[in-house]
Amino acid sequence: MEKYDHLKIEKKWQIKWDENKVFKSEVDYYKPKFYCLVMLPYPSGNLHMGHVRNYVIGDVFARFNRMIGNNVLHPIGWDAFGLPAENAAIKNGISPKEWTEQNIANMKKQLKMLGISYDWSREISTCKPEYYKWNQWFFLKMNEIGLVFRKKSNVNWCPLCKTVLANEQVLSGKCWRCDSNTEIKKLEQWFLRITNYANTLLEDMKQLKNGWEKQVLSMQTNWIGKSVGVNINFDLFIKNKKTKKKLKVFTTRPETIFGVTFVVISPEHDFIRKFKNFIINYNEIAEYKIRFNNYINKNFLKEKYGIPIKGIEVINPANNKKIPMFVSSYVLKEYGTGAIMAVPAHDKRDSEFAKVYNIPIIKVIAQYDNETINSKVMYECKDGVLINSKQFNGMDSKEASIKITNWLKNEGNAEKKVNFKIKDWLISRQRKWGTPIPIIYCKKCGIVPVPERELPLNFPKTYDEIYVICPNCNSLAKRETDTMDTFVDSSWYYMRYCDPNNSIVAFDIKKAKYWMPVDQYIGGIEHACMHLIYARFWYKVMKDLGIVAATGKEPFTNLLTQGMVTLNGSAMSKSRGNIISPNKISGKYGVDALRLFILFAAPPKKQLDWSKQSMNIVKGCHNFLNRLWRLFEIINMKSRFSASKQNKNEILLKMNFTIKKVTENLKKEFKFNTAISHIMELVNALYVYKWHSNDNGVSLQVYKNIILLMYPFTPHICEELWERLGNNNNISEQNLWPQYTIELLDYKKDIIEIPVQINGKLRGKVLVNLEDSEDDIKRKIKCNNKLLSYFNNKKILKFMYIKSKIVVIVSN
RNA sequence: GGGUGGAUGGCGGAAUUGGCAGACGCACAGGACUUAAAAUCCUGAGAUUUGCAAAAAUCGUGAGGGUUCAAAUCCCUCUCUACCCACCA
Repeated sequence: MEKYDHLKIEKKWQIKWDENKVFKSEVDYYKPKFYCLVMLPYPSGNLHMGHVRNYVIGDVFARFNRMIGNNVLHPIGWDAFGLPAENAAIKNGISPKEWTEQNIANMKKQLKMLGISYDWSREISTCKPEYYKWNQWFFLKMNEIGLVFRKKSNVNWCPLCKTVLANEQVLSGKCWRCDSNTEIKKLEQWFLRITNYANTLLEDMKQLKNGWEKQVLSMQTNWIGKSVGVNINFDLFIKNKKTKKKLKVFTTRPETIFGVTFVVISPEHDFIRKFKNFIINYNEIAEYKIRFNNYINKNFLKEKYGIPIKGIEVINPANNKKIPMFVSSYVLKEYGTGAIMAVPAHDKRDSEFAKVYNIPIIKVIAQYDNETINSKVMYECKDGVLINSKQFNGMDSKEASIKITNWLKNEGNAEKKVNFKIKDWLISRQRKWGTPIPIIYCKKCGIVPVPERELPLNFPKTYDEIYVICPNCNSLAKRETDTMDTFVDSSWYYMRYCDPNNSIVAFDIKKAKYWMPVDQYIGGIEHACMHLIYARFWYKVMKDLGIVAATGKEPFTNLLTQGMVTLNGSAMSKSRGNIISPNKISGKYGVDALRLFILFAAPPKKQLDWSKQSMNIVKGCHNFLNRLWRLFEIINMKSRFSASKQNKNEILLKMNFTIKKVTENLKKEFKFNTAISHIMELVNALYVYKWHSNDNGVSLQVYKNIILLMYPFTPHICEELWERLGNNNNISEQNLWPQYTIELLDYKKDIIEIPVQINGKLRGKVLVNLEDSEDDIKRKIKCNNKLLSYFNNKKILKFMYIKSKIVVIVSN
């Protein structure tokens, strides 16, 4: 037999799949559907190992599901708008469009070389007018239902990318794309009202409990940040007089009200402007505010430093005591009411502040375990029993929370309030290579949306094209020059895949109903609080617009977040120059070996570090495929020995067990690494069996199943061997997933070796017949001098035989 | 400060969910084949101690305690570590 020529085989099958459009999918109501989606790539130029991991995992799902008879949709496309194209355009003197198209062509070639089973007829590219037209259409629709608004506010600005960013796109104070420190700017920008959906986004996560990882769910829960509390009014005390004017604060711990010894407002709070005339040190506060607005480094924010407001005090509604007011940057304007009641005894931040200004600290909650008040427990806000709280003394803090809220409410000083941390989605970007925002600014009519019939609205090519005619009054007006966040593109692309060439609507409702929701989504965890929140939001909006007919509230039923591929522990990136090229590896050892490596080297969720050893593992994977290849010839050879019936049953048992395990690993556990090792074991066992057997029928049966089981992982070599076995159907086009026979799984050897545990320690083994009783086994053990020596002359307190598993003896 | 994970040989990682820890693979060592190398095939191996050997004993899943005949797995305390969020009241 010829040698395993991976280059030839891989090319042969890739051409065959491509020419015969094997993976093209159509709506078919007679077949169960399976929508397998991978996060669409940004066309940066070259595939890296992270892409390979993502897409190979996706391919395993797709191929496996075809084999078990599902109608699989496995599409791919390009997240083609974005800043790198603009930078490359300046650098290389070509247009962003050209640069992007070149990259797409190159990466498409690379994806085909990986043998991923995409339906290429559904390929989309978000920078094409046919696609981004619908971004604009969605914008107009959202505008109609009040989800679009323009607001001047403090926004995050990336000085390197020269654009604003959404809250989600600032990671620890740095730009998600270029890692530079972001700044705060006050600008008027376009927002989408994602906060309208905050509660729905949170509630609907209950439906994702089984299909999404806990980690992602908890990250989103945190990000949405629901907190239930109370708004409490504090009366203002101005010029030695109690007034009817009030300051509203938000708290989640109303039971600590008796411990409030001061209040703090944000430097940006409207209060300052409103009560300017009563604030004696207004100038000092205004100065502080300017410093706050101009701050560059965030350390200023971390300081527990503020300014006392002179001339105004507030009255604690619980005890009518007069307490001071402060301005400090540690109170955020955007959250709650922009003002807090400070309880220094039970809040670390408040206590730090109180120490600076010598404000009294009153403890109002005593912990249950009657500990003394020391510095450690001092500032914690644990549950306990109330003290120093008048009529509420002795009450449990949970109960007190309700009672105090009601008490304050009856006095007209409180109302229940729920707050969220999530902020509205800022979608304006000061970039050219993006979807133009379809808005016109007219001097007469104000802000006017571009009429739907004029979509797509293309980029202005010259400066003059910024000037347009107002659709309302026909006078000269200006276009919006900002573009949309590219996350808009990826918020609904999974719908477009269902009907990618539709020029009349964004997608056909019926087609989308057939395919949606996505059955398996695969991508990186870095999108947990970006794309995966935006996409869920968009889906809910589409439902509200009445264009989603699929059942269920969520777009992605199951989510697998694959771990990063790193080099020496850090992420591979162009700038670090530490990129391992998949092409080089596949050229030397084959695409199938590369695929096998990436699936076998680590479980999919775990980080996969490329080390010096990794190339050896690729080589090992190649060797294994070689071993599989040679087995083709060996199973037809004659052995000098003949196998016993038992040997035959054992190999069949092993085969059935392997089928069962691999099916489970693929279907619900996502354990590709152990699936592969089970198949390796079966291959090893088949080699051994062949040494002792002439029963080619059994060998062939096992071998065929091995090839079918391997197919989702290494499709090229499996198709080739399948063909060489004389089959005239391709695995790719059939429902050939092997079934196991339950009767064979029940097969047990007549005589098995059972471990014997004496007084908690493993002391030896005993040969046991399947039908042996406890007494039989006891007799056998007593005949074994070694085992007997451990409990001879002692009283047996317990003798236990757990069938086919273990014998337990306890003696005194 | 909050959240979610993780810690098993030289390495990547297994463990039927409480029942022989270290499957499978890499690296390593020995052997067969070969003029030689590669490839291939076979064999070995957690650590320590005893023994010429066959073998045996002890220890062993981050640390310490507990439950149990039996714990990598369950409970308590702690340490380290990764990721995400973070002055969110």
